[in-house]
Amino acid sequence: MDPHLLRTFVAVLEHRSFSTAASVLGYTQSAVSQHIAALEADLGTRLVERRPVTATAAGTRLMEHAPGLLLRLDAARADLARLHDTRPSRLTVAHTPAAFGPAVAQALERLHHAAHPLELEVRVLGREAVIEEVLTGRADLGLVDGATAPSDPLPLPDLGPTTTLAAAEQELAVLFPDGHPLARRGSVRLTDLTQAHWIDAPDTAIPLDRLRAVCRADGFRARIRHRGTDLHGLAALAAAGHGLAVLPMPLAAALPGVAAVPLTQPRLVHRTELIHPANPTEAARQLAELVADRRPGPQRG
Amino acid sequence: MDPHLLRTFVAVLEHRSFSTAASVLGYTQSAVSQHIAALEADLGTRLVERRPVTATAAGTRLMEHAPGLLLRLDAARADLARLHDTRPSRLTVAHTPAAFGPAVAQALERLHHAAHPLELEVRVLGREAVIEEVLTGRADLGLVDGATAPSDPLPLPDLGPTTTLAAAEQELAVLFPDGHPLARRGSVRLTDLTQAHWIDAPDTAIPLDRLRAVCRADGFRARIRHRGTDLHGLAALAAAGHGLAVLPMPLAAALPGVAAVPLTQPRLVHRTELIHPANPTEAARQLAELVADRRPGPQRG
DNA sequence: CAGTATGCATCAGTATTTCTTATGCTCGAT
DNA sequence: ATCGAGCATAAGAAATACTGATGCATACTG
Repeated sequence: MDPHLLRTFVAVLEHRSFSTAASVLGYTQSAVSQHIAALEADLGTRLVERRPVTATAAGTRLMEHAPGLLLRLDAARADLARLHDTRPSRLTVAHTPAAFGPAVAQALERLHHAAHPLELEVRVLGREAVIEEVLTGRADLGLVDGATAPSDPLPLPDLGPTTTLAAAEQELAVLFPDGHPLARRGSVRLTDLTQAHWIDAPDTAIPLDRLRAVCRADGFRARIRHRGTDLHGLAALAAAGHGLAVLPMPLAAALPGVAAVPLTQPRLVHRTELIHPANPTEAARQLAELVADRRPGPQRG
Repeated sequence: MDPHLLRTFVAVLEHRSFSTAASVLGYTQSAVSQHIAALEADLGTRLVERRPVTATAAGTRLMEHAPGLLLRLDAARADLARLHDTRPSRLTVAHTPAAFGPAVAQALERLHHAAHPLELEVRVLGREAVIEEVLTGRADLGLVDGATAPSDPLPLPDLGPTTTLAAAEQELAVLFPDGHPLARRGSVRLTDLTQAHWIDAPDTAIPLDRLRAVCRADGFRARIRHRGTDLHGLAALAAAGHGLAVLPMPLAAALPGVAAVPLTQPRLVHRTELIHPANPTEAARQLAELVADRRPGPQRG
């Protein structure tokens, strides 16, 4: 199971074609064909159905392992690369849309004063993408948000050797369209809203399966799925009555056309966590320290 | 970063020697030398210091990635292998010492009746080892125990494509030596015991860092470390006054020479979870189903 | 339904890689 | 200072991993 073979295997299934996978990877079609054949011989199973090119049962199983493996491989390489390139005045931050609150903004401002010529780049991405950027070293630091019980850590997927620390905790709010019967309420209970229509916006709002998990309840059915990192697009959908969504309070209150009603019962908070490699860039380390100073939180390896 | 190279890299650092790593892996010493050289050339850094053979800073970083990578690689291979070998009448269960409670025993008994000629093998191991056995297919099914808030999942490390389900929840108890002043109490608070002496027995009792985490407190200092899966050895240490330990109630009460006092405050339970690959053996699937029937619990991917 | 085009498989040949064996070299111990 | 254990290096043999050419099957097209 050479990583090269896995990489072409993934590419073949992603493009549903040997030849385009070949051109993407810079191989000849013949090489790709041999790669797949070698993998299949090694594992003793057919992995790819040809014409049309799709995964067999075994191929599907392998597809659940291969991307993660390749990511961790890149993460290891990035980790070592970081030991040598030390550019103290550059910082790349990747974050989910709702993760960038006052706590982080303030820490960044202080970093700007402390480490003077600071070249800062910020990227807004989905949850998995943020983690991927941090692991592969394309970002020095990540900010991910989610919902948990107060001062509980977020249930993040496997991160390898990284450090996670709480950056902020805020109230959670449900987004109602302005005219909604519940829009003028002082608070709502999430458990009362399981049967409502929701917007499935896993990259911007709290994902629906997370809501199901924290409520230990089914429901939270979605009629519409909103991909991408556009908070105002989400607000517009909510304002138009396409469904509800959960966001952190100060941010939700500032969105146009919607009413943000605080969430009680389950006691939940919007938590944003800062993640960086176990072996961070100098600037990342400094920012993490500033955030930790502001709001000391538990640390995880 | 060929897996072969990583494997020899790990072996070299584990044995602190190129030549013994070579003989263990079935290579010549020369090959091992070239493997390390190739890795170092690929990553552009020296990874191991020779004479004596130790990890450099970069090598230490790589050592945090490599074993996990190799494990996941084996897990992927095992996952595919499972698709072909279907021996419905064999079941290998790996579990931590305190994970095997009445719930599981009862399910196993029912399985014995349902799937008649059933060849059962049970292995008692530490937490990581149980997970490793399940991932690599050496066990069909794993049972891991730990402490959490009621009906919260255990914080298990990365598991890849596996399914986890709650098998049982029991009361937690602290083990006191029979003559201890607190031994006759009806209950104790864990937060009152942070300054006591504890036994660090990560493979049998609840690990001390877990106690620190659930209490959000420091302390729980250990004077003695107890490795291995011997519950009675742990009880003997506790009876001799070497320190305290946390175990599930019915089990703790049955141990000789110690008093088991129920734990309140933090509200915690002893929870055992059943884990099996996303693609389980037939017998494993059946047992999981029996356990799930008995005590329906939340499922995680 | 035939003809054609597209796309994966296969073959042969070459280049590269990866071992082994043999030998050299370096550090640490006595 | 010498010796020995152990890693590095060299050279050659074997396996491997590419490319380019060609074959063959399937899915379109008229």
